Amino acid sequence: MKYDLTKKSTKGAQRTLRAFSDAMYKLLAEKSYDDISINEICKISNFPRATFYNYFEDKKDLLNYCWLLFKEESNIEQYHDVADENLQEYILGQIFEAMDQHRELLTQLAKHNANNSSIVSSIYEYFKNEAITILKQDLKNQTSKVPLELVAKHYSNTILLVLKWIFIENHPLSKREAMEYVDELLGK
Amino acid sequence: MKYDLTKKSTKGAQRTLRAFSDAMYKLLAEKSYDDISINEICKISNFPRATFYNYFEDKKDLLNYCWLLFKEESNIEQYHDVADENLQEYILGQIFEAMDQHRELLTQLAKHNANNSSIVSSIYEYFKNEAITILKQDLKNQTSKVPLELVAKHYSNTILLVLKWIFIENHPLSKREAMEYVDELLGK
DNA sequence: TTTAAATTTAGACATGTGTAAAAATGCGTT
DNA sequence: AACGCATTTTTACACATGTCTAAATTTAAA
Repeated sequence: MKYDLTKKSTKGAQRTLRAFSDAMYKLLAEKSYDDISINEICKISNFPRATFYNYFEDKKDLLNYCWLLFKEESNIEQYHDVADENLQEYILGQIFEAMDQHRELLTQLAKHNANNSSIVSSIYEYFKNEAITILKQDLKNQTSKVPLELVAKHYSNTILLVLKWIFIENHPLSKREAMEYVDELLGK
Repeated sequence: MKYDLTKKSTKGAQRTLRAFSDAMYKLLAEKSYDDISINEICKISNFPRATFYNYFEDKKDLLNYCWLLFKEESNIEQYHDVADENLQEYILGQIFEAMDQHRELLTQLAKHNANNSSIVSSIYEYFKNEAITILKQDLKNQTSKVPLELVAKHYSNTILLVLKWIFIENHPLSKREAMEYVDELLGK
């Protein structure tokens, strides 16, 4: 991302960022990710291409920014208040709700993009990395033969596997059922 | 893949396929996947770009063909002779050996490409799908609350997670240790 | 309000991608 | 050797990507 999100941004910059991400969301609901061109994003958002490249490295960079917005709507970053033994459930719950709120978009996304296209793995990877970061903190005290980082990755993989099953591969399940699936897969 | 691999191919076609995949291997050892252009592949292999497009859809398609060659060197497809209870170990063992034989390439690949770039997930996905296909057959008799397809995916995820840890993230382990990691992660 | 600094914009350029159709080449068969 | 066929190569085209520059515009501070 070329634009520095940490510094406080001007109204103009916020408007621009919003226009680009809105355009991306709009196009994602219409066609496959590969068929979306930067020219098209610029046409819809009414900004010249040079402006796009002032903010983003490339198309993928904008996509990632879209997932960031997506995540910021959830409470996943408030995990510090949660008791350790519930952390996995908390993470699953938060991502579940974020995805549930964008169910429409995800359905379209799955429809237009083959299952393992870069876009599907893009959202999968984005949230998986969020989960790994949080879980790695949590596992610090535990002891096991397998390195903790690997365990954190494994838990996150499993959580995202079930969520992908539900929202991308379209097998509707309740949050409770999702948790039961995860627990069974993790042998708990 | 535009070229039909099932039909018996002419010497010329074999030569061409070989030239393209050799060029890809050569370039993968030198630079990041994103920096490899089809023009470059064609220059090295001494074929015009249109010929490339006679055989492959795009750069990713050639990459996938490279993993196919890679897999065909292993015995993974002889899994029918293996007792069911050993199938997981067998799959892990075969992919372990295939990767071990190409350790050099994988090391370079990890060096030039950021960890979750499309190329790393490309090889990950390729072998994961192989594993899923085999394991889905195997699990047919088992009974569980979680759908079998999901279980097969989970097992494959776990196997590939550990192999990626070893060969891509470069934590040298023996085949035996890899198996112990997988067993522990799967709660066995 | 004025002004200097920072950002945005327009357009050009080099490079890359993918398709289509015509021309050339190789290869087995007669 | 000549024919017919499939494959390979050439050529041309339309469009996308990413970088760069100078001019226009916006912003923040005096």
